[in-house]
Amino acid sequence: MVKNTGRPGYLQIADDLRAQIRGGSLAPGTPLPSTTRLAEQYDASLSVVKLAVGVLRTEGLVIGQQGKGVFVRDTTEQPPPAGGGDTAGEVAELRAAVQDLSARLAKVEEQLATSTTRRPGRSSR
Amino acid sequence: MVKNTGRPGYLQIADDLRAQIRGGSLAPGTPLPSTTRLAEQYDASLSVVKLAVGVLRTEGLVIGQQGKGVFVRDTTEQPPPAGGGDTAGEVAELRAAVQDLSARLAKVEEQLATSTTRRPGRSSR
DNA sequence: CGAGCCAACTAGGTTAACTATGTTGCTCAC
DNA sequence: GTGAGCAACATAGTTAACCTAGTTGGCTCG
Repeated sequence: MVKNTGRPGYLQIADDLRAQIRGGSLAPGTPLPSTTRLAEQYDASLSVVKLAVGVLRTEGLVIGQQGKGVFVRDTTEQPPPAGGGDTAGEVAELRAAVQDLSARLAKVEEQLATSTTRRPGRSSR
Repeated sequence: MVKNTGRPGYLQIADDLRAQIRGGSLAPGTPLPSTTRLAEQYDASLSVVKLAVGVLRTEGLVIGQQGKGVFVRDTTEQPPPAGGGDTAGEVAELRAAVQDLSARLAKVEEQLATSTTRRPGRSSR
C-alpha cells in the first residue's frame, strides 16, 4: 500500500498530492492523473484514491469535473480569507506543536510499553 | 436517503450537522450521535454517514475519538469558512492533529502515572 | 472483596461492486 | 465532408461487508 506509519493511506496520498500542489509540481489548472492511474502509482485501491481526492476536494484544493478530470484549483482566483496574514505563522506553530506532541507521545508510549507488563494485548500494527 | 435535491446525501447530512453545530444545537464538547444512530435518524446507510462525518472531520468541526464518539470542537476559537480552501484546510487539519495528539498524550500519560502507583479500573463516569 | 477477563459498544480504515453522469474521440453512413 | 451515433473513459455517489482498535462496564472467579 503506501507506508506503514500510523497515518491512514488515504491521508498519505492526500498529503502527497497536497505537497505536489503546494510545491508547484502540480500547477493550477493542470489535471491530476486519473483515479485508476493514481491507484497504480500509489499501489492503492481505487477506493482509497477516491477518498484522498475527496479530502482535497473538501479542502478546496482541487475541483473535480465529471467526465473530464480533477483539476488543481487556481489559488489566486479565490484567495483565502486571511485572518490577519499570520496564517503562515499559525501553520508553522501548529506544525511545531504536532512535532513536539509526536515526540512526547513516542517517548511516553515507549516508557509505558517497557514499564507495564500487566496490560495484555497492546500491540502495534 | 435524504432528499431529492441535486446535492448528494453525504453532503446534506454534513450540512445538517454543520448547521446544528453552528446553531448551537450541538454544543462544543458534546458528542454526536453514534454513526449507526445517525444512519437511522437520516435513514441513510452507514457509509454515507461515515462520509459525512469524514467531511466534518477534515473541516475540523468535529473530532472523532475511537471507542468513544465524535465530539464537537470548540467552535468559538474556530470560525473559519470551509470555502477558504487553501491554507484553511491545512490549518484545520493541523489543529485536528494537535487535538488528537494531545488526547492521546493525555491518555497515555495518565496510564503511565497510574500504572507506576496503582492499578485503576475506571476513571470517570 | 477485588482483580482481571470479556462482551458490547464506539469510530476508523479498506475494499469492492454497482450506478449515474459527463466528456471526448472515433467510426461510419450519407 | 459532415453529422449522428457510439464506445471508452472520466469523476461522482451509494451501498455493503469486513477488519482494526479503543472504551466501558458488567461479570466471573480466585
